[in-house]
Amino acid sequence: MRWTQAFIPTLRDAPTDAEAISHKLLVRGGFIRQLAAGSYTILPLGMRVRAKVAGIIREEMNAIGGQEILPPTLHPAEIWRTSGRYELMGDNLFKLVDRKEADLVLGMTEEEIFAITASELFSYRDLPQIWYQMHTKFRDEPRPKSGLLRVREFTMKDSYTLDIDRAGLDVGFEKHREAYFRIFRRWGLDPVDVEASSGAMGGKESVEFMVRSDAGEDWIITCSNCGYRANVERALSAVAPVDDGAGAELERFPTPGLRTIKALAGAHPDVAPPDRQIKTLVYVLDGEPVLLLLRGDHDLQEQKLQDATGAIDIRPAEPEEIRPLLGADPGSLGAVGVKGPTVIADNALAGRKSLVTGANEDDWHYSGVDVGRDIGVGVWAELRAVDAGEPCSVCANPLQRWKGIEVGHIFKLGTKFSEAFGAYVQDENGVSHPIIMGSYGIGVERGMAAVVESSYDDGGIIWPVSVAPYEVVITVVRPDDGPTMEAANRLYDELTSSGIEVLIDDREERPGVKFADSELIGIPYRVTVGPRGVADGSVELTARRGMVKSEVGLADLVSTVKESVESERFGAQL
RNA sequence: CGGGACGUAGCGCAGCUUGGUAGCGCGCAGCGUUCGGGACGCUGAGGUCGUGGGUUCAAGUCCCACCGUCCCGACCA
Repeated sequence: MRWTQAFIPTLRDAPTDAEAISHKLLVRGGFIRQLAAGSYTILPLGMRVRAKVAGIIREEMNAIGGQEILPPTLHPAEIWRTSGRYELMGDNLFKLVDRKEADLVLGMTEEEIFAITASELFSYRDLPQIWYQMHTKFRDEPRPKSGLLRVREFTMKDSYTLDIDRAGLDVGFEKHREAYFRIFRRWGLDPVDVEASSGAMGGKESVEFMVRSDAGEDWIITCSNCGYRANVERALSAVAPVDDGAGAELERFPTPGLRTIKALAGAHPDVAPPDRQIKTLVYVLDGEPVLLLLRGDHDLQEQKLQDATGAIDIRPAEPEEIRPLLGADPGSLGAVGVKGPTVIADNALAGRKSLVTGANEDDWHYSGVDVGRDIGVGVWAELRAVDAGEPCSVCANPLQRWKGIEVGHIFKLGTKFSEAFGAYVQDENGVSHPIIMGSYGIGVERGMAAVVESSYDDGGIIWPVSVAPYEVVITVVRPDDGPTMEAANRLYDELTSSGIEVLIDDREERPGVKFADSELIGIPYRVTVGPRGVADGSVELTARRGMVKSEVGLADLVSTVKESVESERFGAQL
């Protein structure tokens, strides 16, 4: 491609209020333009990267036996009602009405369609299957942000495994885990697979692929000793036991003005250190108020609450809701003697006694609380947020915590969708079974952004050859100089005909501009052709990563470049 | 949805406090000089000041409403 004929609108100024570096660099480099919140036009350079990112996904999906289909994105709302996800997905689902007043939705994922398609299978002999699709998904995100990392319309590769039994599902799941590692490494990423919460997707077991980055929105807990790794939404840690002594009688005592765990601990250091208090939170789950109990020095992890209760809509109760319910304001709340709302207690409170908690009367607390004796706990659950430094639940080593970008998520779905849509097969004994499904997603544009987040320098993006929009850029220092332009054209033809993707910068610009642009858009190799070098038969070859420069003879250039590019084209190996 | 900020030329911004002829840098077009690390001179094109209403002799500027975008919190590839 000749730069003078290409549409590469680079900018010197980046959006200043945007946070994510990938957003700034992709905009400045002319890869994308924002149309609205969470909506982007992908420009020619961006399309070339996207095609390679998607191509690697296809290669690896096909390598594990995946077959691609193309389901529609516009769905009758009916099928989402059938699966129950019409309500479950809430406002995140785009809903519309057609001219016949029929309800439609725009797909967020395609479990329904794949289950319907799978209902054409009748025999265990047809299984296992791996089917996938890669196109547009719509999500009415409450808050699109960070450029391509979180948008409302994006391309997702989602695949689905269909199996007769759990063992088959496990095989398909592990095939995907390995394929995903290969895909992300070929993109140039260093992914970590972590235990995750399945959230609204349903299913039991799920694993997320995380790339370490400050632009990430997830917190990951890892143990450097035993390798334990999990999203904070699910992570566990060991809780050091607290000595509660022999136990005591329940007793009310005045606590004027003491409304926080910290204040109470400060005023009564012997009776009420934070780990001897009960933190009482009031939440509203699908419209029903509940009391949540945690150890005083522990914090709630809301996703764990959702996983434990299956509630769809979760929010903290407002003070105006709390007072009529319990008779006191936050700061003096407790669950002792509470009858109405369900009490959900964190496992760390099990068996604890001689604790302090609010008495549901402003400025009064109880001491001597024995959880088993004094509180009617309805549900015991894992609710506590794990923090860095806590001991690993496996090996007791202090845990680390870091931020990551979720580039992929794989789920063991089970039979929810196959049962809903009648996707059953008969086993060798003629008995019908619902097909066991797994579902596996990769965000294509998010993947592009993740590559940028993990590969850039002061000059701009550094694309790995495997996903670069062009493999080589020829920077013609003086396109107006006859011999120079001729030499550059010759190299362009030779490189192109040997199968290398070349962009030739033939613009009448000053060299500094062209150097800066080539670095900004991140082409892995630059060949600088100028009168000075051409006169003595050489050009300069620069590797974008590290800006490593070398002089190469004109005669050797093609073979040298070819060797480097071809060795990196596949991307990093597993 | 809650909280905060911002909408002025393609991009980045000033002007608003104190109402009175719409500005700067980059980019863009033409000519010339330059050109192996974001050149310079001259000339020029380009604006419903987010939208609607109000106050006023007069609104980019003051008031109200709406729309949009970004950032911080609850969702996900």
